[in-house]
Amino acid sequence: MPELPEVENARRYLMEIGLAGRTFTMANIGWSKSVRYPDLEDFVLGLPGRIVEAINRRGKYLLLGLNTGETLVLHLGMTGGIRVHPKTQPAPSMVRHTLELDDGRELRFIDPRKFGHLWLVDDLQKAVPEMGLEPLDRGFGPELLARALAGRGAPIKALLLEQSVIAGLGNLYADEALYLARIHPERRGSSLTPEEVAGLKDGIVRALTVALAQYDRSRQAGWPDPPLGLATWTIPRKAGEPCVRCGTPMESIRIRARGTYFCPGCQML
DNA sequence: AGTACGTCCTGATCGC
DNA sequence: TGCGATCAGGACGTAC
Repeated sequence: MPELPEVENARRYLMEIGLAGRTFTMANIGWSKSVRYPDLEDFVLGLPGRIVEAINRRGKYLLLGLNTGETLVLHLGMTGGIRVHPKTQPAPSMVRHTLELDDGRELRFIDPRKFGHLWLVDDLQKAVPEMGLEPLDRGFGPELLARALAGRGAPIKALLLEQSVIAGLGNLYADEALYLARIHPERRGSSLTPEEVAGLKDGIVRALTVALAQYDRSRQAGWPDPPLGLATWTIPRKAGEPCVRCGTPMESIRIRARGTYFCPGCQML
């Protein structure tokens, strides 16, 4: 599922295929509920003629800065992916929307489960809710993470999934980070020691960095059409499979209705 | 405010 | 072998 590494991979892909400087000429929306702002008519009428000037990311949101000062915001949801292909090239399955460009190509928004969303906003706050720490920023340190977790009694796994606490983690990398830090997912956020918070910060950064490096290699190897997703975590996501670190069978529980995998041998309560 | 849960979706997988 | 039931989860609305 698209989490920070997948969205950042999409951002780098859009940079590398030369989206910057291109003008949108038409928006074809195949599932109207995907457009969150403005209404469908204004979105479709508003996009043509706009030039992409910047390609940024905040958490799991892709931010395409336009020459009008507006931003085209894309969220890939659970199953979303982005491709830029010549219009004449056969489309992959499950393309829900296409945004045509002035150079004969089109941006294809793939989204089998239709959980992805698009916004065209003059003010970013209309699309992007309050975001927490950006884990790949230089300033991301154990003190900030500790402050974000202070006074929180929810399970640490649930807190890692809250975008207002830390931006960009999803179910898979949250499990991966806790595994690397050897922290049980049901530990209360406020119960972590400073040492554990520091370890968790390292686990988060490591999980994301390793995944991103793998995506960078895949883009080079697969140019111009690299794979959309890679399995970049080390936890066996199947109960009973041996932990790669200590051999203990992995355990599966549910936290906030999310499948959560951890090793009861090296992630103690 | 903090916490928890149902809802939206459909391809993949499971079980009889 | 086939087909219906179940599972998967990011973000948001709602409830306590």
